[in-house]
Amino acid sequence: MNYGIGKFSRIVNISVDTLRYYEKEGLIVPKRDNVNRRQYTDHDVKWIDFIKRLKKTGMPIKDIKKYAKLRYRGNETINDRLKLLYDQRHRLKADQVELQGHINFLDEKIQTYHEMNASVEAKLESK
Amino acid sequence: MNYGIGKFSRIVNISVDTLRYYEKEGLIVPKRDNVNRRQYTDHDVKWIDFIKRLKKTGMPIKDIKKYAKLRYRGNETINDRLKLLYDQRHRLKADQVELQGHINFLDEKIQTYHEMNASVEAKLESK
DNA sequence: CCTTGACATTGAGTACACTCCAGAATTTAG
DNA sequence: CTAAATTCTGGAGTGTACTCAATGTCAAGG
Repeated sequence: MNYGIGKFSRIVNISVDTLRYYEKEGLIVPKRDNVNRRQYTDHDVKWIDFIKRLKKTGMPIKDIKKYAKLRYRGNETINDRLKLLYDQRHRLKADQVELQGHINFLDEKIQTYHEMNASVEAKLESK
Repeated sequence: MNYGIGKFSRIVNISVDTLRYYEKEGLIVPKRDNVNRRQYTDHDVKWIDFIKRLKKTGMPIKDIKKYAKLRYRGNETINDRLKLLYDQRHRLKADQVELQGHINFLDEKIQTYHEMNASVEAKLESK
């Protein structure tokens, strides 16, 4: 099944402008019909979902682009793509540790504020 | 102890331009000396460290600004500041869940690619 | 057949968080 | 005392990821 950019936009929930921007960046390059209109496929739906996911993991467009280039080159690039995924996984694991550190930091700060509040109340009490 | 912007910049490892930008945004507003030069204090060092931490947790400047405004208003605003910290902690907890989801997603994709590789090798084997 | 709507391209504009630059004043080192 | 360094302000420029506007082409519905 083929979709024009408008319909595809509604399916994947990305604006037509963004889709054209992604194309300019080489993330997704649909075929064109006889009058030069973009023809997206169901395959493209899956691909966009993957892109959306990579984006959510915080991967910048230029890295997704690298992945896209490899993908458009075919199956011989699977190991290169695997490496990119491993790298990203590695980053996310690091993010996870950092994130826990940030939560701990906030917890400490919150604790400090609670103690400040308690001491203010203690002063009021003693009046 | 007081520091000029250059020295302070070296202490907190933030460029003088960024410090002036932070001041314009109201994050940190140092006193000025008799010839209008910024005078940062040790207290400011601690405050900047806190800002850096909040930034690392992904808090946008305008939210840090809210926090800074409350802080400059004094101790009466501790509960408001506590709320901001709780909100941010809440976001980070949500990020944590999302992050795990992303890692799982990558793991699945990596798994898929490994299987593709295995099947390619199986084909080569059978030749 | 003609209007409406979807699509095309190019280029400009936006938000965020810096980053850099020009021109002036003041401070410090030699 | 002079030259170099530091700081000041205002404003322009950068990169990322869109987002919007202007202008033009094509196709299907009434």
